[in-house]
Amino acid sequence: MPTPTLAEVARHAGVTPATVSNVLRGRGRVGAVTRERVLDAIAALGYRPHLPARALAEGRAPTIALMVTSIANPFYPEFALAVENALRPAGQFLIICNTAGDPDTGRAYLDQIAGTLSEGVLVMNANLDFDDLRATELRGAPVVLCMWERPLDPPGLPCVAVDFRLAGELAAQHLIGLGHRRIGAIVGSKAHGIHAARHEGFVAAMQAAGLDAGAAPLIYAPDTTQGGYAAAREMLTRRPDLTAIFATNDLPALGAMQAAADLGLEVPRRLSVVGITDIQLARESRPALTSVAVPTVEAAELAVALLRELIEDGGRAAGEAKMCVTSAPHLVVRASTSRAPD
Amino acid sequence: MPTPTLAEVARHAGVTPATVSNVLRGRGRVGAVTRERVLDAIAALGYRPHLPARALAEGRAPTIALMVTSIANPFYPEFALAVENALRPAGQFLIICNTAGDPDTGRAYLDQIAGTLSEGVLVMNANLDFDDLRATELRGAPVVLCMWERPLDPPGLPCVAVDFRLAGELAAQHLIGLGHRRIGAIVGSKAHGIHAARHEGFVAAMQAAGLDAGAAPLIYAPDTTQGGYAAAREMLTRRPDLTAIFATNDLPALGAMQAAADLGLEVPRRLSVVGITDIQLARESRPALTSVAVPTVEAAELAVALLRELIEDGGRAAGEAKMCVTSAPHLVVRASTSRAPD
DNA sequence: CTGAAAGCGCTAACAG
DNA sequence: CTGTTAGCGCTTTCAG
Repeated sequence: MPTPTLAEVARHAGVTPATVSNVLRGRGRVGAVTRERVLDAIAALGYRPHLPARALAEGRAPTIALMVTSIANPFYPEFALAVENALRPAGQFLIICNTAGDPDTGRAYLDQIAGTLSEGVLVMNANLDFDDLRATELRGAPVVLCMWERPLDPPGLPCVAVDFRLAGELAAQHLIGLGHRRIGAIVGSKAHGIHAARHEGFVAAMQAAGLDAGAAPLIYAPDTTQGGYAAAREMLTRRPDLTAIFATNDLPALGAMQAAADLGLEVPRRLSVVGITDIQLARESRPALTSVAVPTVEAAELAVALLRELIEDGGRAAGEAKMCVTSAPHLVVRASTSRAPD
Repeated sequence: MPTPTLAEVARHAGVTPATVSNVLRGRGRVGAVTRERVLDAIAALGYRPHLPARALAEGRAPTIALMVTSIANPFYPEFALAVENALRPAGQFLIICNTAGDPDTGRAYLDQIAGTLSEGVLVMNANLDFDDLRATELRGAPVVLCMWERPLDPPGLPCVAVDFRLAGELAAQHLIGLGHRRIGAIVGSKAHGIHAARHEGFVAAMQAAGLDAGAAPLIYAPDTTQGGYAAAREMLTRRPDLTAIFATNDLPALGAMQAAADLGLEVPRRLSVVGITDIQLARESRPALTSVAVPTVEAAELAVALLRELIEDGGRAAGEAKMCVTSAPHLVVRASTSRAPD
């Protein structure tokens, strides 16, 4: 018999639905013996609350939506796992929305579930229209950007910021400290794109070291292994004198290592490579990738906490666009970097 | 103003809620001009249906649950993406449930959402208790196992089967065809575990070629890169005469390649390595991994289709445990395998 | 401490 | 063709 209703449990226990509800949620005092009888009935019938009904009655929603370009991008699953772990204690569930980088798909998701099925929306770099996000907020479904890249430059939406400029700086300083002078940069997405802050940090560190960052080769490439591969291949062919490559993300950095291998340039003896994020793959590649680690789990937890806060707040703080900043990124040295050859 | 209700739209259009509902879902004939007015009101107010309310009234649920051990395992995201793509046209959403391989966590999920929030459950290898799954079915929430390993040996639950035995055979035949005779096997999970069929196929091919599969070194290892690394390291140290390694999954195969690199054994010149599944990483590793590709997207689509069928059927076919079989796995030769050294 | 009653937003007969 | 009516399963005042 497919799942009994609250009313059936009540009948079985000889009480009214209201009492069962009270027992279930610990509200309104209930006598000890009545409670026992109710609990027995619940156990005997195998009662389980009907989440949509509860959602309707409470005016809340039992899920949170996570918007990503594609869950198949190796960084997102780690983040999604952390989000789900943070959600579970509160009895909420995670809906994955793959936008494929298409703003229309993103908007369709927001229209369908934000505020109805999902109580709030977590946004990873999913190429969404900020106006759509603001509209979503106004309709009463809080939105949090999960990895804003520039703590000093708030986006006008609630967000968790990671100091990616610092990440770029750390990566560059590491290479410079190893004696590298001729360093190429592979920057994910186009100029002024999502990785601009990382590149700024790189440039700043170069300049601080008295190096001419303007003269350093720079290629904007898709934020994928293949993108990094192609970029590095081109760059290293044109500039065989480079001793190091800085990539704004781990996937392109891994691609760059492959390109080096295919060109017969040994990493790290002949060429050092450094990335940003420190995804699982960075640990597992050979040579293992040196990378600036970003606090993924912390960001996920902050994002969920912030979202929850906005939800509790019930929209009073709408428009305030509170920002949390994670702890700082830090360098993880592995085997893909070493002292510059003479 | 946070999302209007159907009733407000109706008032705005000067009709009753029922009419708006009819317009929305194309049921019950509605006059052209009334329809116009209703559509105008919907657009003007920015109406969006409230999914939980609809679910409650229809007695259906707007989501499907996907149970996995951890979405951070590199194979699952590819599958999850395919599932979500298959779900979207029907207006359903995907809830990710990470069980961490813990049957209790899995049961908790099933208890909470199967049949309430989720209309059905898709199960990847998540270490769930089959009794829990059958109980879930009986409560009216169809369950489909997404990657059953043995088409000839039905699990007693609806499933999509992939001929993994054949996959193991193809992998072995490939190595044998290249002249390899001393081949080590790394099998994910323990004896009689989830990868048993793959190993059987391997053994069968060995025997068919007149090789003594019993003498071939065999290590059961965790189904991870690290597991494959450790296993291969041990195996190659003990048996430096091996010329090839067969792994029942790509992650351990990649780990084996790393172990070979660390031991100074060049792949594929000195050691060939083959895996199963053909995940994205297989393409991206260096050398790129030869692997027996499994039809992931097809499996996802079949699983969704089967689940939908069971849902439409409304439980009449409960207990029938229908099985779909995907098209056959096929070998993808890349750079990690070559002729056996003399 | 427990029950009665109203309503969350939507759908689905059934009348008119 | 459109309106009326009655729920879906649960929560939540408000009385008793």
